[in-house]
Amino acid sequence: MGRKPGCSKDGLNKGAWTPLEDKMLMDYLKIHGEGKWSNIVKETGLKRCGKSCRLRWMNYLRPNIKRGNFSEDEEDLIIRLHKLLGNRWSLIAGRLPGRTDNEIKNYWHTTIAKKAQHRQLRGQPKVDRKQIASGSQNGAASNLKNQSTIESQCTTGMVAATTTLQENTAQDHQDNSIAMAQSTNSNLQYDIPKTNENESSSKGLASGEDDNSSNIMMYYDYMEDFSKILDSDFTKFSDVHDIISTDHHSNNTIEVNGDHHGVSINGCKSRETAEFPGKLVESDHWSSNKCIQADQGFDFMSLLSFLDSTDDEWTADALGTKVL
DNA sequence: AATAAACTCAACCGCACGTCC
DNA sequence: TGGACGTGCGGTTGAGTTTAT
Repeated sequence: MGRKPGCSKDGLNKGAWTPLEDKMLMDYLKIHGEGKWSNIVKETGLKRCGKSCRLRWMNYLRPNIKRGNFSEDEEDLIIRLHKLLGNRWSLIAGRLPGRTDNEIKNYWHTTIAKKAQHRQLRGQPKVDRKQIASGSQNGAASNLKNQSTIESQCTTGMVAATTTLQENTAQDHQDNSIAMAQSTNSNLQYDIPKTNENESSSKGLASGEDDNSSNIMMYYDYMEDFSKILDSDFTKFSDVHDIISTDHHSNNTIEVNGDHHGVSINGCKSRETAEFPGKLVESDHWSSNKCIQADQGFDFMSLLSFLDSTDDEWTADALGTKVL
């Protein structure tokens, strides 16, 4: 169902916005509020398409937009969220108040990816911001391919967070469960059919994904479920019973049960076979001793800390899952 | 000081998806 | 049911700015 480009009409301005245009847009939005972007053109005479108006508002004019450099905390969060979500900038932006998806996307491509590149050139397994800060920056534009590779590797990190929906028969509720696999056993293999380019593209993958990450991304849909968690209000998880201790399974399990949203993360014991929709996935090994205890309470940062606590990158090789 | 190269980021483009008729 | 429309998203572009030579 093809659509004509919304901004292809003749007579509409393009390019940088003028202060007058900004004022017209803001005046309109003050009265009418957001939405109905296409009406703006008709009702204000502003020579911009609705899409362009929305973008200008969302990325620039909206109140509470934080401008200026990203703090270290913000950068940390972006890196870890990107590790989880890949290039889903709007989701990432949702966790960074005052930042727009566009801004984060730009920041990622210009700054963080470069740092990652620099890090790799130095053979460092982990981000060491202090070293990076003191280091020189390489010309990213002339190394776009390299940069793409680095980004791909960063994105590959989300493989570890590849999640899947399963019927959770073990739980009282009919929560969906997400099995989150991780392993440090590099001997493990995975055997996942290739996805085609369109699939990858439609799932929001960065261009230049290597085969491994593309393959694994066939499970990307399951990330939706994890995304639901990210969309949740994590402050609500602070309640004691929102977190289930892993004691009754094993040290290898992280289990988060959020009644509010019907979503849980359910790890598996070593050598356990988890049933995924339409597939069986055997988890040969799960990294051990990586769990969040119930009595620690839970918030979003805890989850990120947990994710960050794993050694080195979560690569596809490290996932250790095999479709049976 | 000139200018070429590198970098930044606002804006554009195309696509997907939901809603309405 | 299917096409038109509105909106949102991720990828890309290119003008303006900064830095290096």
